[in-house]
Amino acid sequence: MQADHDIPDDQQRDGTEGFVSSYLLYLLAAASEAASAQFHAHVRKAGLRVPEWRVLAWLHDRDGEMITRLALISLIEQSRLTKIIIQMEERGLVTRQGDKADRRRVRVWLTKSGRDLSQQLVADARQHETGLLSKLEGGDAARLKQALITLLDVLENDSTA
Amino acid sequence: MQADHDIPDDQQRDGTEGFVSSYLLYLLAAASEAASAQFHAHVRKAGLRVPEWRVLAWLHDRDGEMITRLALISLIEQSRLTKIIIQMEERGLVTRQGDKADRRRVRVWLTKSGRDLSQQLVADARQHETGLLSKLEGGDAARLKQALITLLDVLENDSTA
DNA sequence: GCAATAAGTATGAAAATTCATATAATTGCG
DNA sequence: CGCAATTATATGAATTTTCATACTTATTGC
Repeated sequence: MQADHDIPDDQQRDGTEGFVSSYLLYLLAAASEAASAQFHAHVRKAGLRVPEWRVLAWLHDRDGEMITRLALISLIEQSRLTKIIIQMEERGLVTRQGDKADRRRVRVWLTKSGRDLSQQLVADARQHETGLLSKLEGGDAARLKQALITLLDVLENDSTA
Repeated sequence: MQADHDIPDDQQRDGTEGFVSSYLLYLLAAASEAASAQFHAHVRKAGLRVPEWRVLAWLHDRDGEMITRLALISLIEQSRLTKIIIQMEERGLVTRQGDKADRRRVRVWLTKSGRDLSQQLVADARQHETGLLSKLEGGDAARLKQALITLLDVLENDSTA
């Protein structure tokens, strides 16, 4: 088995067989990566790291979120988010406020400048998404989204997950 | 607008509105993350980091791949992959061999122990995937995969991507 | 056949992320 | 009430990852 170390032909087909190329977790990761590459480059040009953009986007939808939930939603580990929020505060994008009702909690609010930036980027994201979806045929776009939502749903309410 | 910093109700709906919760790039990232969490934990228990598992999985399908392509497929930046491969070599999972026809290239081959491990993990992954897909109704699973493949396809052969 | 350019990999310093844990506040309950 | 368990965030050291670039080998155009 490969004892003689044959050199594979690099010009050949690009993964239309084998395990990986049709493995759901791989397809999800690869699709996520590929779909995001362009917009993430835009985000970096705007001077933000991807996690920072995620925070701004979420606060755009719902300002004053607490750290733990923001971390969960933004797919960022908690202690990292704490550091990121502190940096964003130093840059004047957000402010942190202790929650009066539960003083363990820290709530994060957009500043004026943070809100301006988030609105700009959300607009950009919407436009980019429209372009992306327009490349899919007919109902494919809607079906894809629906399938992802269903998957997320199944994963959330699942004891064995 | 939030001028008085009202405290949001944390018990309320979980993102069924707003921009983020139906944004394609978010759905992809969140679904990928959520779907992978369980299996990635398994990978770590087996003593591997996720990128190492990806390398093993790909070599399982096609041994003797070169660094650059392995990096592309495994969603790992090249210089990082070089380091990972060196570590995997030290652990006896793979060997590196200069390509005789093009001496710039380095090809990576599974060792016996690497092959054993990759086969075990691929079997585990198949089983895990089956469990996951079985939670989706009827043709949903196949449709989701097909949609992802289509999306990847569109992204690959796209000048504006 | 010789520059010049490109392709493939490696390297080291800088930046980031993770991990374990500390600190502080709240909740549950006997 | 009082104490144990739980929740929320922060912190620092260790590890990972990135970034720019060096280095080597191939390819291309004259």
